[in-house]
Amino acid sequence: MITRSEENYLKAIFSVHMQTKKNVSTNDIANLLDTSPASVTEMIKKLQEKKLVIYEKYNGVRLSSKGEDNAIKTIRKHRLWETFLVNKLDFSWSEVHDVAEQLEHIKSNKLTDKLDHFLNYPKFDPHGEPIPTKNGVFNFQERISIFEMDINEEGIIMGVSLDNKDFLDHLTNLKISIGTRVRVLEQIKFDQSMKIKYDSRTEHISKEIAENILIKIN
Amino acid sequence: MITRSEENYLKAIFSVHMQTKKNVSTNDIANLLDTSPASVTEMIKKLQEKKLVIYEKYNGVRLSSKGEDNAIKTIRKHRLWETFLVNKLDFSWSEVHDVAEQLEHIKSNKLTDKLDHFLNYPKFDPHGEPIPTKNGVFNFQERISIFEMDINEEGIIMGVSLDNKDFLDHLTNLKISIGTRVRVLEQIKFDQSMKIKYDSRTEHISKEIAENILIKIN
DNA sequence: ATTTATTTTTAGGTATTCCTAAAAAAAAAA
DNA sequence: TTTTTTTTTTAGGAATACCTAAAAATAAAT
Repeated sequence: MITRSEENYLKAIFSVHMQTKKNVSTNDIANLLDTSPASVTEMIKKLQEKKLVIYEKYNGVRLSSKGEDNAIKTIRKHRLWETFLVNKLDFSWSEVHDVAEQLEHIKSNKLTDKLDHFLNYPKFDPHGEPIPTKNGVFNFQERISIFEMDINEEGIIMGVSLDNKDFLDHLTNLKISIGTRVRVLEQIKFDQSMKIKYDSRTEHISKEIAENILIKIN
Repeated sequence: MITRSEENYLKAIFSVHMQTKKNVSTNDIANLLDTSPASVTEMIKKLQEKKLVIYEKYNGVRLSSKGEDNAIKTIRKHRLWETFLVNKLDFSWSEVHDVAEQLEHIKSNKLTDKLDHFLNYPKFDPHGEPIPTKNGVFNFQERISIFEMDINEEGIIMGVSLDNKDFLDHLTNLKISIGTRVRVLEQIKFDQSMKIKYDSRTEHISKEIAENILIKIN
C-alpha cells in the first residue's frame, strides 16, 4: 500500500524531474512540499525500501518505473477530478486545486476509468495541462506564452502556467478562458505590457499576465 | 480539524445510537470498526476533549451536538457519493461501498452542495437510505421487509437492509431494484421462503432474501 | 588548496492511531 | 451475597510522518 504522504512525495519528485531532467534534490522536495529536509531524507529512504525511487546518499533521487507509474496515476486522477469539478459541478478555475488535491488520493482504478469515460476522455484539464491516459501517455502540446508572441500574431489559449487564485480570478473577470482566440495588437515598450484582442474585446494586460497565459503553437 | 479516523468513530457512534437509542458501549464501537476496545477508549477520550462526545467512564458515549453534526455530514457525503457512483458513473449496487467510504472524508462544503445540486437533490441513496439535507434533516420513510408482507399484498421496493456484495449481486441478477413493484403470491410454510411477482416475472426467494428487501408502507 | 557556505544526513523528539496484556470495574450467575 | 464472567480501562509498545539541532558531506569562493 502506498500512503497518501508517499504519493505526494512521488508526485513532487516527478514534477521537479519533469522540469530539470536531473536527479531531484532533497531541498527541492522539501520546498515543494513545505516540509523539512530531514523529513524528506527519511521518507526517501522508505520509498527506496519500497522500490519506488532510486536513491544514493547526497546524490538526489529519481523515480523507479513503479514510482513513476504511481506518480502519473496520481496526476491523472488530479486532472480528471479538476475537469469534473469545472465541467460538471461548475466550479471556477481558481477553486478546484485544494479539492482535487484530496480527490487524487482516492484508491479505485474502476472509479478513475469510469470518471474518465463519464467526462468523455478529456485530453486536457481546465488549466490546459495534459491528462495522461490509462496507460500513462501524456498528450503534450507545444505552447508558448502570450508574452512570446509577435505583434499581430494570433493564437488559441490552451492553458496557464500559474495556479494562483488571484491570477485565475482575474482571467475569469477578463472572460479569458481555454479556447479563446487572441491576437496581439501592440507591446508597450515602457513596461512590456501588451494590448490584445479577443472576442471583439480589446484589453491591456501586464507582462506578468502575458507570461502566464499559454497559446497553442501550430 | 476532525481527522478521518475521528469521523469514522463519530459515524459509528451515530449508527449504533440510532438503533439502540442508548449510550454506545466501547465494545460495540470496537466491533463495528474492527479495532480493539483499548483503542476505542483512547479515541473516545480524545473526542471528549474536542467536545465531540459526552463520555463518562464505564458508561458509554453519546454524541454532542457538534459530534452529531459531523456524523450527519459524513453520512450525507457518503450517500451523495454512492448516488453519484450509481446514477452517473454506472457503478453497480454492490461496488459502491468501499469507494464511498473514502469519498465521504473529502473536506469541502462547496463540493458537497454542488454535488447535491448536480444529482438534483436526491432524497434517498441507491440502497434506499435517506440522504440528510444540508441542514441535517433526514427524510425517513416507513418501511417493512417483504418477509413481513401479507399474501397478495403489494408494495414498492424502497431499499435493502443488508450491504453485502453477494446479496446485492443476487438482486441485480433477479433484476430487483429500487422502485420495483412487487406482490407476494405465496409463502412456503416449510422454509418460510416466498413466491413473489414483479415486472411480470415470478420468482422464489428465500426467507433471508425476503427479510432484507424493504418496501414502502402507505 | 583552504576556508566558507550550502546541502544533506543523523540523532533524538513529538503526535496520531493502532496494538497486546494486565488491572479494575461492572454485570451476571450461582 | 459471593463468585464468575464480561466489559472497560490502564500501561507499555509499535509504525507513520512530522519536527529541531547538530554533524557530515559536498559545493562555492577566496
